[in-house]
Amino acid sequence: MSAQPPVRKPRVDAERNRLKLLATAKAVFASKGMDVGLEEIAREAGFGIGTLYRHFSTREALIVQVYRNEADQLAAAAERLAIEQPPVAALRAWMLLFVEYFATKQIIAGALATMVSGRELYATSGGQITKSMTLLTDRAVARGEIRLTVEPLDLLRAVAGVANGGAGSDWEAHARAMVDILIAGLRVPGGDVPTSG
Amino acid sequence: MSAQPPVRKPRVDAERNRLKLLATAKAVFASKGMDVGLEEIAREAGFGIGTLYRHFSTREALIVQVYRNEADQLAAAAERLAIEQPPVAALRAWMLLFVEYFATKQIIAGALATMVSGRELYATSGGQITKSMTLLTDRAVARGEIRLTVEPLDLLRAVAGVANGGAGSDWEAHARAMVDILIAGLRVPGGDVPTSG
DNA sequence: TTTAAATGCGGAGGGTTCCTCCGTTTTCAA
DNA sequence: TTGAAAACGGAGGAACCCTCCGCATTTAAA
Repeated sequence: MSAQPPVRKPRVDAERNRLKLLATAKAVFASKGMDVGLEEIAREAGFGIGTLYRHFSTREALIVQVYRNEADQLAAAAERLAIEQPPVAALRAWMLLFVEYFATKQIIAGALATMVSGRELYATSGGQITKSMTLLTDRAVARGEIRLTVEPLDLLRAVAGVANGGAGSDWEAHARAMVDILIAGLRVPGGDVPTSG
Repeated sequence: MSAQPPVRKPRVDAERNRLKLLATAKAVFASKGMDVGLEEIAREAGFGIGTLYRHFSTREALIVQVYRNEADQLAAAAERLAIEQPPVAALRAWMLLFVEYFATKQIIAGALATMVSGRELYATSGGQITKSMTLLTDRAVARGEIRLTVEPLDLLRAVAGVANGGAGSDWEAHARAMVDILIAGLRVPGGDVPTSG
């Protein structure tokens, strides 16, 4: 039964090159924008375009991997906030953190927005973010502090819409303000936060 | 001084072809999605690609013209609603209408979203929409029924974010729900709608 | 009606990108 | 050491957007 596939140790050069490509891609995306040609990234890393494509079968695959760390960090923050803060505060804090990612790493804005949108290819990273939002909203709903008439992710989509579209210089402030508008809009009419914690 | 440019009557065939291209583009965009090649549109209309480009100097220019009608209709609706309905109700109704445009003509979602986002090229159509939103929100703010901490357009950006990103089948319902979340979030804390309206 | 100028038309092809394919080179394990 | 498995490089296929310019059609004047 067991075909005993001759497991070869993965070649060290390949992994080293993969990491080099990843790092270079991140740097180049940051300095030249998200729409640079992949050939430029490959050249900058010192490889041929073929090598890049063997490691990352498509442009989107590369982007996903480059920003997986960011998604991981957001997910970790969600779990921490869920433990450390009361439900609505945690939700709000995390959404503001999401905005901050748009702000400090403007470059990845497109990538984050796509993760939040319906594209299939971002399923992995997007799944992280979906999970985070669900975790945070579920708590608040369970305590009766908010009522949810949309999917948890829709809240991020709204924020991302503001952050993406804002040509004005104040888009970050507006995105933050949008978080509070959303939170206010979700609060159940009569429900004050129970001070008993 | 006056060079007296010999004004020639514009050729009728050119205008006829322009309209034909516009109609064909609308149909093809609707049936095959917004990312069809322009060559296919030209062929379907019975022209060469060169003709299409003479009339619409760029892909975006074509899209803008195709959906200018839609933007005009939305603008007209805004003025009507502003007259016929109380401020917040008018604002809500118009935003729901905006969602409806996403729903019935899903295809143009991308175009509408782009108008609402910061792209320069959509300035004309986008300007219409900005004006509509400002008209509607200003009234409600003036009456003290809502407080605005974001640009009027940011509300649409939020809705568009939901409508665009929603892969699920219920995205329209969610976008509508988002409108109400936003309205609720904008309402000034103690302020009930004056029934005397 | 004829004629010349102005305008419109068609589609080959230039320039970019994304991605594939396969001969060559490097690494790993026996 | 050596042979096979895995990785590399880059030419080039495919799909687009858009430009260019010789040819066809329309307009206005003779």
